[in-house]
Amino acid sequence: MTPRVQRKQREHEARRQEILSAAESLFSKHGFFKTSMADIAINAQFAMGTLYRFFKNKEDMYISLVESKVEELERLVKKHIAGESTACHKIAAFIRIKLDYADRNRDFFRIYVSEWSGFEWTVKSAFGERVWKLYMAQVDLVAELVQEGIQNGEFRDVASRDVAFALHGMLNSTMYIWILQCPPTGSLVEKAHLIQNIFLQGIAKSQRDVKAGHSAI
Amino acid sequence: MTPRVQRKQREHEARRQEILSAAESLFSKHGFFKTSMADIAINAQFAMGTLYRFFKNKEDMYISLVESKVEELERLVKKHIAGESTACHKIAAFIRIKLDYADRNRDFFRIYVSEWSGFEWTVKSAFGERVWKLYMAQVDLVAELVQEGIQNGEFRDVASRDVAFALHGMLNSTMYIWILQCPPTGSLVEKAHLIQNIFLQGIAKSQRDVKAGHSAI
DNA sequence: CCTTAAAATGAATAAACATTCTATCTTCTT
DNA sequence: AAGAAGATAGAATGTTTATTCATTTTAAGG
Repeated sequence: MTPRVQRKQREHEARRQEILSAAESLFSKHGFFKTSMADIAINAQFAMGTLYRFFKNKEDMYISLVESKVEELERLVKKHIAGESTACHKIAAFIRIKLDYADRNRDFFRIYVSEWSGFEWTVKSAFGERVWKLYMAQVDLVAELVQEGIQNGEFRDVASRDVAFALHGMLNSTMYIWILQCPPTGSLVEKAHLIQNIFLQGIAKSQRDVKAGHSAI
Repeated sequence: MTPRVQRKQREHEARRQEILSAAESLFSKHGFFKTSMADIAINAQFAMGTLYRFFKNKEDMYISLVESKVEELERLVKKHIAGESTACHKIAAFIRIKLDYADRNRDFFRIYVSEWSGFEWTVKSAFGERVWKLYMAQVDLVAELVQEGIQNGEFRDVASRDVAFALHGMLNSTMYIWILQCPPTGSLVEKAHLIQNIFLQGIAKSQRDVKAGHSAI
């Protein structure tokens, strides 16, 4: 590949990113359906037709956006977890990384949270499938960490998958309120300790059992 | 008010419910934007024009639906919590009731979960505001229970509001995976114990502090 | 049974918007 | 510098769909 072609590709990629960046901002503000291609074109400073040279259609653009960010997050998570020793520390790291990433990608996470528990049509569509798999990979990752912790006696014997989902829920809702605040008060990572404590103490080997759960309905 | 008029009102209300019921089923399957008024009309066995005698517009219909169900849930929750003594038991009851209600209102909760962390536009619009307030009332309720528990020594000193959000997140994500399963495996209430245990042990007065949270980023 | 008011109908309307298409402009090659 | 190849533009297209409205149907009261 000639240097000339390389530069072409770089420039193409740069333009693509500019479009995605404009789209991110708009999707995050108005959601998928309330954002029009015309809006995106204006914001990205391209003509409408041009957008279609970069993305097959609106949905493709949306999914590309989500996918690339989720993949980046996944890489980050994996990298940082590798450095920790116990399951406890790994999960704590996971929580920290994810909140920190949300902290630095506010617009994207507004989309992410909507996406996560929102769009039926996405889960169904061929594209959505791709994103869905990435989410599940993250849940599975946590589930495995929990399993690891159970095996070496850090945690009591809980249903690892259910527990992994619960953790994701806690993180999502925590990110959600933070995102809704405008302007944001403080940083999101500050909440990491709270989530870590609740979760890790919540599944730790318990001295006394929690009895409240046994009252009749 | 004459008996005649009363019957009229009853019938009107019944028709309204039929429309809402059709709408619920469709919104839950396809989401707000992918459900057309024509679809709803056909499913409810009314003409399109008729829908507008019951609801100002599509959004009004949607919000009415969510609002009525959330209000029903709120009443249920309050009723059952009143019967419990400790904060611990009250929160356990809250978890149980909510999961049980979701169990029996699958279609609605598919909408509810999307709604909760989904629609920016809803939060902004005048109608959405109404629903949003109901959600917040629920969060506040839990926050107060947590506060109560802190004061009488059941829980350690946590940020009650943040913790309340975390609980809602856990419940939402738990409901979410259950809702996505088709057909649903088992009942959702079965998960109540798990959530109760994680959460209550998670915020309980701890013997040893969880140290994992303190490693550097 | 006839009148009148209310309720229901569904075709017509109009706006929104994703996508396409052709003309125009850049950039590269020779 | 000419012209080919590719990129960009933005107006035009066609579809979808919420909402309206003129008309018909239903039901109540006298």
